[in-house]
Order: sequence, then structure tokens, then C-alpha cells
Amino acid sequence: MCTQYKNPAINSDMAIPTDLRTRKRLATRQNISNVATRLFFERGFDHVTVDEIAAAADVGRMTVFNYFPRKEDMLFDRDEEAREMLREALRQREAGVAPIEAYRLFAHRLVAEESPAVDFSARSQGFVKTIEGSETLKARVRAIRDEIAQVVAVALSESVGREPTDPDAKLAASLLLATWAVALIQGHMTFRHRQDTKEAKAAFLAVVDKGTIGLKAALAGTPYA
Amino acid sequence: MCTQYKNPAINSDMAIPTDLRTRKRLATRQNISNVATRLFFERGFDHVTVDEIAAAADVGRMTVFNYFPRKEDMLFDRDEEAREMLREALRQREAGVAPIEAYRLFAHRLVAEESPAVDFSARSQGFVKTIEGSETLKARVRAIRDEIAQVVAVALSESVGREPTDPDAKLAASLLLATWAVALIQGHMTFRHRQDTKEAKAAFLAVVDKGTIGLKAALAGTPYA
DNA sequence: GTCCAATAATAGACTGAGTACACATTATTG
DNA sequence: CAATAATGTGTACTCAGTCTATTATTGGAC
Repeated sequence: MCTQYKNPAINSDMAIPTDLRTRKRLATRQNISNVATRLFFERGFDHVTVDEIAAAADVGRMTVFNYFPRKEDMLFDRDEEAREMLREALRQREAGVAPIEAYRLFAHRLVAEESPAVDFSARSQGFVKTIEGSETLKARVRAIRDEIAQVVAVALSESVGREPTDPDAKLAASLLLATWAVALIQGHMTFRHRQDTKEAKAAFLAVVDKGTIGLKAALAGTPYA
Repeated sequence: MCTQYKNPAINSDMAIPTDLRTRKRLATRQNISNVATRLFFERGFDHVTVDEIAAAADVGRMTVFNYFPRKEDMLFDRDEEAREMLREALRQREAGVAPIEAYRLFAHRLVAEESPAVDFSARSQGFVKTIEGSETLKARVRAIRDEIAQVVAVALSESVGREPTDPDAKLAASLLLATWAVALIQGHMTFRHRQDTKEAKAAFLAVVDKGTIGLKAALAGTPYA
């Protein structure tokens, strides 16, 4: 449905904390998330109660809410990373590359580097199906998308030295996120029908490129294009 | 925040039904909706319980849910109209006008005809503030926007004789709704800062026109542009 | 080791939306 | 006026999410 928000492995990249207390806390958190994800995949998000998750993870109900304010957060625990990625994409662009083009190149780079954010495979299908099967999860995806659009709007305006409320930045960010959302859906749809990751990636990039043409035209005459 | 979904007057345009049973039903429905809207405006959506609404409208709690499956529906009871308007905009376009341009002209027509859908005034501010004050309502706005994007995608593909799953139609619809959403927000923001309906409308149309340029560029070479 | 302060886990009770079902009420139809 | 079908409503339930208080557990100081 949208970006890959789920943590696939246990703190793969972050340094292992020396603190025993912190280590335990992270382990508990990861355990709850893993157990919950498995149950959601098996029976659908809406047919798993928080009580069941708590029991299956062998913790108290309150502990679950202690780590994850919303039930949905147990599935989407990587949205902050997505935000940071998009901020970084702008900062690390080469000199002379306009922000909108930078995001297009970023999409191509993610695909080339086989980033889990644009993974169209059998593995991601379970994820997509789980989300599609729940109104609550789809609502959360929409909310995250909007939050990211805000972040991108601010990052865009910042990158060209305009006010964070710049209407052009808001329009650019909204069109960008709309494009990416359609592109991701198209990628997953293509994989589902053709069972071919290569084709799915091509479909994803085709939509991104098409949307980018539109973005550049809409923002022509501004520093964003 | 987004389109005007609230019914301002009691069934202003539809024929008064002869049936007493039907008349009563509609009156009850409208009464609940009015009472609820007043309470939401006064105290904020999240600080009004369904029980309070039922009591204030002098009906049972179950009656409320009988008419409005969701609490939010008491505020947004015109979204079906919005869908139909957007379908009609395509059907009634003049010969030779491409779908994307038709939607741009439609926006201008709505403004010229002072449609409540693009009302930027003191009256609409209460609405916008109520929505902004509640995560639940914002989530519902996003959901309706997505539903409308689906409707528009189907209407678009239909209007040019393509499959309803046409990726170009989906991209066009998503970019269109993103543009309109930003345009509406910009219109309301402008009114809030300048207290000038004329300026707000100009701001709204400026964003629509800018977005349309992008849409045409993105969909160039397809029958939609 | 022992004690203390901070942190984590949990129990229990509560709120409020939304659902299922049964029952009462009321308008319409013949 | 009786049969019928739509409508209104009470009761009881599920479940997410919150609040408060209490009970471990751990890291550090001595």
C-alpha cells in the first residue's frame, strides 16, 4: 500500500547499547512487535486484540501500550526512519541539482540499492495484504503520508531558504507524496500480477518519473524545480 | 481543511417527500445532525460524547448510530454530493475539452457560482477549526479524499474509454485531489490571515491552476491532458 | 554485599465508540 | 381495524485507549 514501515531484523544497524536496562527494554519492545506482526499477518489486524498480543508476548496489557501508544504502531515502527531518509535525500544531493529532481534520483537510488522501502516481493505481499484488510491500518498509512508531506514541505522550503509555510513547498510536497503513493501501489500491484520484482520496480519508477515531469512543470519558475 | 461536507439548510433542493414516515425520518436525521454540529463547534468534536448528542437531540443513543454509523458522519453528510459533482463535471464538459482542463474550469465555475464547496468566509472558519481540532475528523477527511480519488480515477478512465484500473487515471486522480486539497487549505489560510473572501478565492484558484499545469505535463501524451 | 533512587512492568478500574439483538412503537396498506 | 413492515430504543457486550496506584527490578553509592 505504501512505504515499508516494518523493522525486518532486530536493531540491524544501531549500536548495541551497553546498558542492560536499555538492552532489556529494546528486547521487550522488539518481542512485542514481532509477536504482534506475526498475529496480524496470520489473522488480520482487526481480528487480533491487544490482550491476545500481551498474552502471546508474555507481558501485561499495559506494557504493550507503554511501548506502542497505538495498536497500529506495532506494525509501523519505521516511519521515523522514512522521514529522516527524505530529509537526508535533500541534504545530500549534488550541487546544482534541484530538489524535485533530487527526489527523483533518490527513488532510482533506492531501487538500485534494493532498499526495503521499495521492496516488491513475496515478502512484502503479506504486508500489503494485511494493510489492505484493515480500515484502521489504511487510515494510519494515510496519516503517516500526510505527516511525511509536512516534513517534506518544511525540508523543501528550508533547502531553498524560503519560509516553512511557503505554498509552493506545500504543493510540491503534496504532489510528491501523491506520486510516490501511486508509484508504490503500482509497484505492488505489478508484482502481484506478474510475480516479477524487476517489472514491479520498473512500474514504480515509471510512475515516479511521470509524476516528476508534472512536479517540475507545476513548480517551474520556483527554486524547487 | 477540505471540501464543505456539511449540509447548511434542511433539504434545500430535494423534493419534500409525501410519505409522513419518510418526512419524520429525514427530520429526525437533520435534527440530530444539527444538534451534533452545534455541540462540535462549541466544544470540539472529541469533547462531545454520542450520549450527550442523543440527550440534546432528545433521541436514544441507538437512534443516533442508526442514522450515522460513525460519529464523524454527523458532520460530514455531504460527501456523496461531492462525489457526484466531480462525476458530473466530467460528463458535462464541452466537446474538445480534455478531462484535466475540465476539472480546472470546474474549479473556476464553483468559485464564480459561489458554491458552498469553495466557501472561504467567517462561516467556514468554524468548520475548519473544528476539523483541525480533532485527529478523528482529520483522519475522516483524509479517508474521504482517498475515496473521492478512487471515484475520480474511475470517472477519468471511463471518460476516455480506458480500463478503470488504468495507472494514468490513478496518477491523474491522486495529483488532482492533492492539488485541490492544498488549494482548499490555502484558501482557508488566506481568509484567516486577510479576512478577505476575494483574496482567498484567488489563492485557491492560483493553486488549482498551478497544479493543473503539472497535471497536464505529467499526463501529456495520454487522453486525459 | 546493602541500601536507595530511578525506571520498568503490571493490575484494576474507567471512558467512550461501535455492535448485536431483542422488543416496543408507529405508519401504511388492504 | 387488523396485519405488516419500518422505525426507535434499551440492554448488554467488545475493544482500544487512559489513569492511577502499586510492585518489581536495576544501576549506582557506600
